[in-house]
Amino acid sequence: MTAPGRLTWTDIRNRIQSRILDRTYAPGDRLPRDEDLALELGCARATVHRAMQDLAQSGLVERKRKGGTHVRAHPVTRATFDIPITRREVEQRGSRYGYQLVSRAIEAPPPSVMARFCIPRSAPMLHVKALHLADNRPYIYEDRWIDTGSAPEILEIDLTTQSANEWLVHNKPYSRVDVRFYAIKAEGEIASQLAIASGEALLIIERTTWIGDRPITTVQSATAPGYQLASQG
Amino acid sequence: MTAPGRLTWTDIRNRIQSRILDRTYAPGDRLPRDEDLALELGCARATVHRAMQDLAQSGLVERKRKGGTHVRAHPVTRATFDIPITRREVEQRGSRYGYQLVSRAIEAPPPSVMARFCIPRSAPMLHVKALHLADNRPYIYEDRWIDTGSAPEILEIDLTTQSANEWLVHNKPYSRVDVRFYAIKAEGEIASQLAIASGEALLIIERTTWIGDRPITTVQSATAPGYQLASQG
DNA sequence: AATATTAATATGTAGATACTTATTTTTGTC
DNA sequence: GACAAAAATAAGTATCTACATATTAATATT
Repeated sequence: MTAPGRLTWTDIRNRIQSRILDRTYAPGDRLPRDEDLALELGCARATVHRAMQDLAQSGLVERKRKGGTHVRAHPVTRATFDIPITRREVEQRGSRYGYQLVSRAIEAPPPSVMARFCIPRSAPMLHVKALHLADNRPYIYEDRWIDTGSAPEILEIDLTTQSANEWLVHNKPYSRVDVRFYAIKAEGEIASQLAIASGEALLIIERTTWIGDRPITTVQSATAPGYQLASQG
Repeated sequence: MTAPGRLTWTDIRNRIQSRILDRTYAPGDRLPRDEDLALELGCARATVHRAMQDLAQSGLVERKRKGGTHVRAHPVTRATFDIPITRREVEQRGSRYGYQLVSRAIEAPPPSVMARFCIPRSAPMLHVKALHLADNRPYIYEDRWIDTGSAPEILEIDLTTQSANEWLVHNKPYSRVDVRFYAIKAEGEIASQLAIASGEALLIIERTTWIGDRPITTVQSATAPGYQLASQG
């Protein structure tokens, strides 16, 4: 916005944010009404609203109808992570992508898997294990369960040539996802598939997706040692 | 919105999202102009704009001036994580919070720390190691560096009673943060401080914050075995 | 033909207005 | 004093208008 005197919503956001940063508005404080801020800063209420929307989004303030806007009393660090398709991730690192199907079976999911879906009982599901490679070296080993009720087409797909990861992400958009991170010691199958020593520390990315309240898939991705996941700008 | 016929921006977003989910608009496709969608769906362009803003935010579509709106060709899983102050995290789990300062020194940061700040050289910084406890058991062991140029007040704080984590989050808001996750094998100091066996797999949360382009602090938090980090909503 | 200039276009932004809704505060009643 | 009804309030939403800006496409110029 090169417009001469006019203030943009980012200007307004920055000014309000500065006041929060310099504790003009301290944690827990109530901010002036949008309308008053607009008057004071010389812009329209809509512009303050847009700025506040952004500040609320980033977790700095909390807004409530009638309650007004408050600086969050207990600030949190909010970070966003993008997890691309594994193939793209590998290619964007400048490596050559490879893929191997390890196993494919239809079987009853164990309780741990049903818990991830938050369902008490379940019909048999498609259980797929596969290895993603970067420059011929193991990169991610994934252990995936797919609800064939939600995604029956997957049964017709040749998973030796196309990863379930890729097929699902292109053909089964989800409406809700749960992502969690934790660390495990490499052992047994995971260690051997990733071709590493038992006992290595691995970052696990666990993702579960639903469409509405129907489970689609849950996957436990064991990343190769040294893997890092960084937040978006 | 109980308003009879009127469509809200969430209605519009849901309808557009459905079309993306059912591949009316497939990955890579260009969507109709906001104005045309508004006309078709029976609302104002501003309402479509608000809906699109949300879809772009969640990573489902990409928008460009003149270029129009496209369904993201390579969908990503986008997840948001809130990392609260450790004390609050512990208390919200229903545990009793404890804290111990392990060491405090002013020293030159190693290259790895300067790299996190993306700076080539650096004056000595405050180096603090501390242990957070939940029900008297080690919960997180943090290894932190603080730029005393950005936060000189920290030098006056008694870090044996108040954690740097807490003081900083309440007194040094940042304008930019980088968060990354990875796994390491517990060894030496980390293992002994967390009171676990060497070789355990630990999830590391590494956070670096700046105000403008001035470094504030960088911290490597080693979480106790079994720690999980879950995405928001 | 290559390049610079100009026009067309779709989204982005600012402002005004009117109305909606969740929530708190006040008021009135028992 | 307790509790329910009514009023007040502040953010949320929808719409219109006008203009800004980035990009692509078309056109003119060399």
